[in-house]
Amino acid sequence: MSTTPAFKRLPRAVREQQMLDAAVRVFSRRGYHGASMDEIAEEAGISKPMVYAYLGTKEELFVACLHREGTRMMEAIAGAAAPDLPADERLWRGLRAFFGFVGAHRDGWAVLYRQARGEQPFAGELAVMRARLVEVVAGMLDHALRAERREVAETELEVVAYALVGATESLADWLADRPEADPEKTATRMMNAAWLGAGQLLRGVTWRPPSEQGRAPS
Amino acid sequence: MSTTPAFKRLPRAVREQQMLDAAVRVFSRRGYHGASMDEIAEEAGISKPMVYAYLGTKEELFVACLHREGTRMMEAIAGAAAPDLPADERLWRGLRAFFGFVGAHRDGWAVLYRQARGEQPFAGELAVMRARLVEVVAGMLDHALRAERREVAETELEVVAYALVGATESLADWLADRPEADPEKTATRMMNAAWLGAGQLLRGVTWRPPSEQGRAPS
DNA sequence: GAGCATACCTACTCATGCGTAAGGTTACGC
DNA sequence: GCGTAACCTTACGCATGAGTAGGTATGCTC
Repeated sequence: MSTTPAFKRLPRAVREQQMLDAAVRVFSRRGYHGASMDEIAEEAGISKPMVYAYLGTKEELFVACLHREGTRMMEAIAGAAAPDLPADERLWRGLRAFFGFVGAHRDGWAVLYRQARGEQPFAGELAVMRARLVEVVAGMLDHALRAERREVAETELEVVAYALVGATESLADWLADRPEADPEKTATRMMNAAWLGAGQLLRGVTWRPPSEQGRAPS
Repeated sequence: MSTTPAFKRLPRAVREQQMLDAAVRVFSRRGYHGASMDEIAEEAGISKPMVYAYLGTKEELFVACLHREGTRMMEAIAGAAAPDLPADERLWRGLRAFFGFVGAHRDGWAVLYRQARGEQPFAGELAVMRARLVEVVAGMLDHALRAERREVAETELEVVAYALVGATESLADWLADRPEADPEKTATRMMNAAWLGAGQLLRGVTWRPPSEQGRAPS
């Protein structure tokens, strides 16, 4: 009897990963508040105090999930989009990596973005990651601009980058909700919608509101 | 003393609106879970059982907020973008109305979108509104296509519309977080980023991934 | 000015779920 | 073989906040 332990004893590092895996799954299907620490512990095949001992409080646990998934995602993107490529190539590779990642980690994505957005304690945490993404995209645009000897105010760049990131996230949601959808195809569509628009902007083509075409607004 | 009631007695319809106003404010700054019914009642200058008597449970209350704010927003947009205008004009007016609304109801927006997104019970509710928006945008694009005698698969349209809506929401967040930002200017920027991209698509210009330009991928 | 409906309140019950105290069990060094 | 440290458990305390029971004041109608 003494040789058949009911539960395996595992080193800390392994258990931590199991817990994080379980937490991501549970947070993903229940939401942050809907998830209970008991359920996460059960999903991980472990008891609750262990979770507290290793990963801390519920909030800290969620942040840990956020960090792990976020880091993985950023690495996937950064690894694909080498900085010495031309801007459109970089954007394309970045998008492909991004949608590939979301397609492969649909529940991770749900945790990462949909949940964290609304909840105050994590909005800041997420904003940092998001800001890094925006910065990367804005950097690409800026690089392309310099190549064409053009100047654009920094705010303008930021706004375009923001719109691009938002459109991409939106399509990521679209993808995450459709198990049959193809990440590669989605990336192509996004590239079409985004780059052609941004490309026009880069060439100085600008659309103006009708009211400016003659008189001042009342 | 009997002629100085500590609290005014008001007709139901008025109190309901006060409660909804209060609820929107509190949900907006605390989030759905962070908000307590006690705080909402206090903010409305009323006691908790009244809220239950008039608007029902917390979940029902939130849905009521969602509906009111959502309806107002859709009306603002629909009222501005008359269906007999050309597509770019409609899009522009719709965007201007939208950003104007968000700028004027920053907390309503926070309730409406940022919160509802993550929480399971409301995601469906929100998806309906969002779907209506996407439908409207897709309708615009389709209309413009027919005018140019072009055909595009329905899925393609939906995806482009989805990206457009996503980019717009993203800029709305950007706007909501920056009290000094000008809604009108934001709308112009969005129009630039969105329409020039979509406009190219409409003319049949298409970007293709590099690997398709010669050989099949391995 | 009696009666009745509606607006409104104070003060409670009760479930949920986070976080912990105190105690078993296994491996490993010596 | 025996201590010690790490792993892991069961069983609980406790705060929070949703929702309610039951009672009071006010205005309206005849």
